[in-house]
Amino acid sequence: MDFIVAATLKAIKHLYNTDITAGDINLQETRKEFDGQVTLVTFPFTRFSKKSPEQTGNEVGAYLQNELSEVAGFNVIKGFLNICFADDYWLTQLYSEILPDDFAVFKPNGQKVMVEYSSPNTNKPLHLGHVRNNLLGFSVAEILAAAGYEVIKTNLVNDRGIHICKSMLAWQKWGDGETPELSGMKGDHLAGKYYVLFDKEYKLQIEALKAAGQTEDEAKKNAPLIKEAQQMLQQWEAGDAEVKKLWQTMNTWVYTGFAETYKKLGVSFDKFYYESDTYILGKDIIEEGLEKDIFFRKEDNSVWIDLTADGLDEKLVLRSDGTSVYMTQDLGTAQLKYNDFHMDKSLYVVGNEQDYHFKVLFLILKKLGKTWAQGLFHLSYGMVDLPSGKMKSREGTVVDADDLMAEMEQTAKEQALAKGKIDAFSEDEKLHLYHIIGMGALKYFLLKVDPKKRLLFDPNESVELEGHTGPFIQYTHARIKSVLKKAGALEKSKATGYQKLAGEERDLIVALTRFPEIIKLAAEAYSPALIANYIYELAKNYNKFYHENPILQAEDESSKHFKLLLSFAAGKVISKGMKLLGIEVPERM
RNA sequence: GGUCCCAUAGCUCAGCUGGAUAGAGCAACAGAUUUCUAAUCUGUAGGUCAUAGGUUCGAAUCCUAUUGGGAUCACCA
Repeated sequence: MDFIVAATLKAIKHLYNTDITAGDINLQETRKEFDGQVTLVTFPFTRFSKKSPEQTGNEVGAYLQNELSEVAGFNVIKGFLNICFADDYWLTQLYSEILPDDFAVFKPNGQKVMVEYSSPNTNKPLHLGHVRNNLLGFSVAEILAAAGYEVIKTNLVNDRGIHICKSMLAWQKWGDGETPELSGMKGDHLAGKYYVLFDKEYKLQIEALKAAGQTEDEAKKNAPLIKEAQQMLQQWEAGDAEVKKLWQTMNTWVYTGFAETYKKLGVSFDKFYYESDTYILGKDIIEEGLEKDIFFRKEDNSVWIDLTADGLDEKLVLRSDGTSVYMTQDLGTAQLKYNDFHMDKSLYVVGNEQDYHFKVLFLILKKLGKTWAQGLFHLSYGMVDLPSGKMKSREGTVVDADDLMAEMEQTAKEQALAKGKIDAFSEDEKLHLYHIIGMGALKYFLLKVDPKKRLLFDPNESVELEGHTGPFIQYTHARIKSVLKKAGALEKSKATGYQKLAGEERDLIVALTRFPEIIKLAAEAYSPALIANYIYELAKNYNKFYHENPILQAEDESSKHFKLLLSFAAGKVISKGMKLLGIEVPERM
């Protein structure tokens, strides 16, 4: 639509002898109830036209129609100039923009972006909160790649620490040699089982100590189990062979489990970082900060930064015993990542509970003069809550990722069987269909909402498969494929006689032309929700067109071939758009 | 208490840098299948955009305050 902007600038210059910039021009989609496809808001022009909004609109409209062959007509309602483009213009858009293979393919922009997401703890299986994180991270990476970035997907695995020791200790005490092989339990679930068990026994000990007269805080510190876990962590850090061996064994179980979950989720990573490697990093940066007088040392030898001038607090960056805290590690890891890849941008897909941490992290790096810190961004998303409140792994009140995916597939299966349309499918095709529909419903459900909003998930209400959902869009795609299959080969030459568009056809082409712009917006906003909502609108447009316009029984050959090409284009954009969300689309369902 | 985020139909959500009578889906009700997939389509009903001020020709959108919800302010990660 750039040419309309350019022509409007000329019109304003010609009619009112005023120079304005493109930013002063307010173009929007024409609302359905009015004639036209693009609307120019004329209120801002009245300042220098010295005429009513209506009159200004009429003058600009007449000028545009006169100057541009693409403009077939216009109407003015109040301060809104609705511009109608010639059908010929939309046909050209379809044939020379949308249908070619390079539609919505962005050239490489020469920029490199890292997306860190998932970042699980290796003491328990993934839950619904992780699912949101994974889908968001993967989708944003896809969108950025589509927008021309070189993308590196990373996973910073939190594989050490007291929480891991809790699982290890519980297994050692009560596991009786249980393994994934012996129990048939997925490795991550097995580790999680002992994490929960630890917490249960720990709580019993706390209660016992409280009954013996200790305060809550004392009891928490003095419980034998927590002391043992802490001791184990020290042994781990000291490199104790037996502890390391157990750690490695259990982590391997967990990784095998995660790999399976990631595969089902359809997410992947280019590079793994392990906290067991990175937790000692960052001390160089502390030295650097001390030299630059950005950090200061307190009497007890701990190192701090004073951020009160920036409206934040004093923050500890190194413990008095010289060991790292979370911030120390993250400073070091940020530097490590940059050294490894020299990326222009780096996204951290992490929940909004860590907003403050990242604010501080980025600020410190900027204060240290790291120019690359300008490219750091915390992609913060809202928590997933249950009606009963927050999910807590150690209390077992979580919606497990594997269970949830299995339930979604089951729901998809029941629905598909009830519809009775897949009897002719092979068993493999059926299973694949249940998977992509179940996952499509789940992914769409989680991605269609603005990432920063918190999400309420009711496990008792199954995720919808009708209406504004993934399966609705998948269904639209399957329907398009079905028509195309029945029609045989697409022949563009046979469609050229078709010149006059039906309203639904024009609306559909208009919607299709917006795809590249939507990708760009989604990449700038890091928001899969924009893609999700766009594809939904597009699918609705198609379904309307489909209902009102017979395709295979069209009035003549050119009409039929045009409608087939239009269907093909819609199918292509739906499929590409869904791929950006990490959602597969079926050929039939 | 300080800081940050959120508040739109009964429910779940759109609403881009301010623009026309605030839009979808679900749930409710009424319709559409001799015809390309009814996981679809059409219609009815449902709103003081949390509240109060302010800026503007124009505010759900921007500013301020208030209310409600959430997060965070650890020598945990």
